Amino acid sequence: MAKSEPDQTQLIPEETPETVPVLVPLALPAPYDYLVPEGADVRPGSFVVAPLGPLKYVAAVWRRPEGAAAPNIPRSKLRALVDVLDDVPPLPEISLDFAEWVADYTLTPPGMVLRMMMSASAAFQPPPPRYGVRLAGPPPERMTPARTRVLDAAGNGLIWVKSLLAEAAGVSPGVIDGLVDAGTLVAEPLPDTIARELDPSLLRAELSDEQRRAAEQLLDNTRDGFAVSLLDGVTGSGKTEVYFEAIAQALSDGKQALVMIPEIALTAAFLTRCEERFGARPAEWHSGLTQSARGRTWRAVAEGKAQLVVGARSALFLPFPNLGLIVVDEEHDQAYKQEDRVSYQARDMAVVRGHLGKCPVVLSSATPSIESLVNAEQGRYRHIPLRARYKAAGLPDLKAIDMRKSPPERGSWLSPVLTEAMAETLARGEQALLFLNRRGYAPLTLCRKCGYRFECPNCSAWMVEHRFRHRLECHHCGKFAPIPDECPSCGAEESLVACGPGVERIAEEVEALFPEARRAILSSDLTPRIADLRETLREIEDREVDIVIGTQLVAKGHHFPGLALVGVVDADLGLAQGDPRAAERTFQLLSQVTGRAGREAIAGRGLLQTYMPEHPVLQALVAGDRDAFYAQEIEARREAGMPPFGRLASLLISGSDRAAAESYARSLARAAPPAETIEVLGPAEAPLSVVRGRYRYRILVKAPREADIQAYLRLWMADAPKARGSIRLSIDIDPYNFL
DNA sequence: AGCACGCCGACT
DNA sequence: GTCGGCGTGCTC
Repeated sequence: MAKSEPDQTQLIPEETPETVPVLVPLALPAPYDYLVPEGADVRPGSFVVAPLGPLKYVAAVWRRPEGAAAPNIPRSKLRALVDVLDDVPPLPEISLDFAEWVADYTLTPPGMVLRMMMSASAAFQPPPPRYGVRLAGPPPERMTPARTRVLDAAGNGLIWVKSLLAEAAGVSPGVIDGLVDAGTLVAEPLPDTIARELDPSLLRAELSDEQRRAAEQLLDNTRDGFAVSLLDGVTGSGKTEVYFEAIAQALSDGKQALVMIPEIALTAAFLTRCEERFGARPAEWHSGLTQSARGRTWRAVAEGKAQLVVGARSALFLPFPNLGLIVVDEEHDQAYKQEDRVSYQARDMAVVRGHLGKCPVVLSSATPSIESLVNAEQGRYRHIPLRARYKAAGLPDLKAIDMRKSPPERGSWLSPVLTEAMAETLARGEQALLFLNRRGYAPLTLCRKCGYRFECPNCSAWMVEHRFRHRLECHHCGKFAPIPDECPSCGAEESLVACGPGVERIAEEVEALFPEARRAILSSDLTPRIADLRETLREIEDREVDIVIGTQLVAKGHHFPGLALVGVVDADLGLAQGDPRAAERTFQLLSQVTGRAGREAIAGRGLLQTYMPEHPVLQALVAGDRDAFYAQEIEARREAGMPPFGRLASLLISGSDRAAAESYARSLARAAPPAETIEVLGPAEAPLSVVRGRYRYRILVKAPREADIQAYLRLWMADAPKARGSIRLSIDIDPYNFL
């Protein structure tokens, strides 16, 4: 209700204060009602400060479902809002729709979804004034070359952001501070940054005939309202250039656009690419940003000022008031699945967001997810294939190395077939990449004398040796310990042996084989800083490295122009697990990593070390017959009733007491309502049976596609015993992790 | 999520 | 008899 006119107030002197539902960003089951202070103007989406018990929370005014009954709580319990945050842009209506939808679908309290949407605390405080420096005083008494460069750079008299001035002058930030102390530069508040407008038509790439056709189809499909396009193009076919056309279209229409990418380490390169194409840097969103940067971006999005946002999966929950396009790049990537707190699949939620907001969605991949490909085949998505590699680069020639026939020497991991190919590659002055998706030196260390194995005390997992850091690490809980000299069990000295390879061990083998070659290891634990990673990537690009040894970090969208050979050290690694997506994931990962070989002028090849060359995944890779793989995998999913032909939900029960966790899991399973088409499997001990000292049991719910699995789970949970004590129950709709 | 209240074991 | 451990429940 708006503010009343004075005469009306006189007519109704005892007017009851307005109440509004308010969603607090906590795990509460529903919004709470509050009194609106007199004179305050709120509407759904407004941010307010709500008192709750002894505390105050920034919360969002919500809305009552149509025709919902008045709140059933005594008026005397209602408290008044403490504040209305008028200068925070309100959540757009669409964000309320989306939050409710996601909460319903994922069985999460709506407040937790709101919490995700608000994960930029700085946006809710008045933005702190930002200071820059301006040349205003006399030159300092002591001049230095660095200071001269700063004075030259700042000579135009404009206000500079400190870090940018340091960069422009090629000096460290300390020099700037020194000049401020000397009084030569003065600190002044920065004027509100007026973001440069993106220019949709700035630098359009030359598109091939096929790309132009694809772009036309894409634009045709994105022109009005919701539609999903699956842009399905081999590595190097120029998918990005094609969807840039759709972004240009959205920008020309005055709408906002969002590009989601799976790996934040790659955002910088992608931002630069956007900048070249559209003339201004897009807004960026991921967990690596500072609090204040998050706050500024959040506000810019909510105010409609951020035209193009590039971000990780959480960018989907930004408050876009005017979203006109969502692109999900590398849509098959598992990184789109979030497991902690609210568990959601961002690719699927992007489609939902597009549907609710009547905005088109583009899914882009060289190896689409089975889910998306089936949707395309069944006509729900428009399939836009791109089959030709740009600049006529051929696809790499892939061969399997049968490790039973060409085994490596004892104690080594590279087959002579592979090392020979590497030698040839190096002799031609080209680069080679060895891929092994396993961090560290060796996955298991044991005592040769007594058989003792180093296991994590908190998890049912081996401690992985990291030789560079000289310690044993658990990859599940982060525990680490130094590598002892003697066996902790029998006391034998020099009896410990490393079993199996990790990237560090492969690097060691490469060093022994090719001592002259320049090597680089790419592994998330060895290059934890994004800046270091970027530097390593640059060195590889500039051919300062001959052999790259890497984990899946190397598979993700980086372009190495000199790379001629990719060797997959263990092509079987991902196939062993009892995971319904194991084959799909391995196919995607190996396609992606071998696709790094041979672009532009160089003919590429890939060698896959395997003990089961007859496996369909390897057969399809070697034959270059991706269609055969997909056809077979889709059929297997259909027969097994697995996604997308069926629905799954996973219930993970964990507790610090094994017996209590197991008995709760059993009682939960017993409480499952009978249903004709829905199966409840388990409980079973989780494959990773202990993590961080908590014992884990799993229940899997399997339902046909048309079943309402959420309704079933809600019915079940309403009557099920509640998790008590240390026991936790977490529900994951559409699970991707079965450990 | 945070906090108060409540019930049990270890101490003064 | 009291202090304090944490398990349970409430907050509009």
